[in-house]
Amino acid sequence: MNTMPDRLSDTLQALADPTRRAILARLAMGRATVAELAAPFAMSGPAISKHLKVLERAGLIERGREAQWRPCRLKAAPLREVADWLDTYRRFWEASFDRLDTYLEDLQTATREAKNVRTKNKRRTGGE
Amino acid sequence: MNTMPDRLSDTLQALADPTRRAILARLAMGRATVAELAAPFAMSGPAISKHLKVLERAGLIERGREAQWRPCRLKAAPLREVADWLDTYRRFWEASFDRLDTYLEDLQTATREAKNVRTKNKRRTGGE
DNA sequence: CGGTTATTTAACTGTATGGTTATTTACAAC
DNA sequence: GTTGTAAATAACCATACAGTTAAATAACCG
Repeated sequence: MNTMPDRLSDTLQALADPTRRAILARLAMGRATVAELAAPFAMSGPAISKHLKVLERAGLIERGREAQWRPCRLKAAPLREVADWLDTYRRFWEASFDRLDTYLEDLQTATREAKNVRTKNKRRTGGE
Repeated sequence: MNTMPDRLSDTLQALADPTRRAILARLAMGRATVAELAAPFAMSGPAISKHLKVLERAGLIERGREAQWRPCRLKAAPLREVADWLDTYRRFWEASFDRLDTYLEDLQTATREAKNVRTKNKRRTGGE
């Protein structure tokens, strides 16, 4: 993973941890202190600090500074980037009946191809 | 991360690698052999095999078996799960003007709160 | 200033990850 | 059976990651 051009990987990596997703869910309800964010988890303060650092580095949160407090706030832009990327695959889960037709068609093709193979017709079957 | 109930983490983790995302992009155009999937990358066969294993474990692909071939095919259900989860945050990036208003409001509130702190009113400022 | 609260940083640990080379397994052709 | 191709598995390595405790830093208060 290289640094600048791969925000998507950083975001997805940050989201891949359940603790960090839970932190985002809490921040979706409004900003919160580190202690508040830590409360639901049986883990140490530094562990929470590390999670927040990952989220901050990915641009998913920003950490404020008010006296000794470090209130955190959700930033949604990286989530949008993930959603936009996912949208390039939307046709695959929305055209589910189309996929079934294609599957059956491939099944018939595979049956015919199996016959051809038996007649010594060497062919690479991996391609579309 | 525990096993059964955390498919979302497995999926996001699998997607967090650029090589694996490129593999999915290729499979979006149709199923492909392992060699075809490996072609764009300067990496060894076993490395590709490992990536495919991660994708398979996350349910993002299925690996067929035809003679010595192992044609891979995209499975979109986990992507849909991620998209559905992301949708719970959609209001944050679609109501961007609302967020700006809230930000300005918070700024005024913070200004008033700073005054209160100067008058020795100890208060936790992290909450909403 | 000493004591307290809030949080971060440092150092450490065990496990996972993304890669490698070597080897094995699965299949086809002769 | 031998030889060849396709792919997976085994063993290894360096780095990353998610956690810990100890210590340090930042701020407040009497």
